[in-house]
Amino acid sequence: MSTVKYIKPTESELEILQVLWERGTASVRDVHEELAKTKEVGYTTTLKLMQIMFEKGLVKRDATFKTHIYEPSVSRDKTQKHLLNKMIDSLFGGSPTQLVLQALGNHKASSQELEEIQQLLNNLKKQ
Amino acid sequence: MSTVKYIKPTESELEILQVLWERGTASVRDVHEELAKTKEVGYTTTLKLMQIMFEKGLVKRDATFKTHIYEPSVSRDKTQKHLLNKMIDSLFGGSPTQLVLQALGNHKASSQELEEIQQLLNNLKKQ
DNA sequence: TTTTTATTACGAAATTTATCGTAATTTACC
DNA sequence: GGTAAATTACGATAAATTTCGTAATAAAAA
Repeated sequence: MSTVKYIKPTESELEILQVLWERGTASVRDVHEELAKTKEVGYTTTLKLMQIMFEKGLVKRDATFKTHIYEPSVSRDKTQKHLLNKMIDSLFGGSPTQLVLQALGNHKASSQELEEIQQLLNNLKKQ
Repeated sequence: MSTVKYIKPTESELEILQVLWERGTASVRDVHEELAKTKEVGYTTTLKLMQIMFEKGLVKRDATFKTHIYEPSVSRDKTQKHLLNKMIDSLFGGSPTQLVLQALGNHKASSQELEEIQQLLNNLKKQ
């Protein structure tokens, strides 16, 4: 029974993880400059957050050189699953269908995207 | 330009809102007993949270009688939309389709639920 | 080698959230 | 009216999160 405890990233941590998922690896400065594009924040704030994430085990880092290189140690996919399930429970009365309907209803999806969803739906129906 | 600020409920607040959305109106005791079914928590904790939610404008209350009667002042639907959009941004690279695929992939939906989704999909395709 | 620059380490403060104990208040019952 | 029971009000505390200033360190430049 490998009960690995799931660590829920905070919102700021998610912002950082997004950058890391996108780039694979990045220095604190890389991440910080990315974040600074959309929000006002100091460099040491980003640094501190990434250090804390390292302590929590949300990221790994290579400290061989002075400029440490970080990478995510949690997968985007698993994080999506966890937070999605949580949201389904806390906001959609446990019904993934309700969430899907809401998500589809809100947004204009391209016909190609609709086709993707149709494909998946067909597969699910077969079973 | 009516820029009404959206107040993001915390997780505990969402639990309370769920009860209120379900019942329409409820006293603190009603809510508390519902919460106590699934978690260990003191009455005054629930009370305090609901008072804070009142100050924030997340709930309304009728204080005519000693036992105040609360009701949600934010709709379930709008709250779902907001948090869903937030999640799509922060975790699915802005793609609602990705979220839908992930949500559908994780869960077993009944054939009836699948049909509901199919219906919506058909409507979307027409446009 | 000395100086400048960039980076990490550390600590502390401010904010938000969650929790509950105690006091004050109101209602209901005797 | 007086007492008991339930409820709200209030304040305080603890934990988690976010923020950043300053110091220490390493690398690069002069």
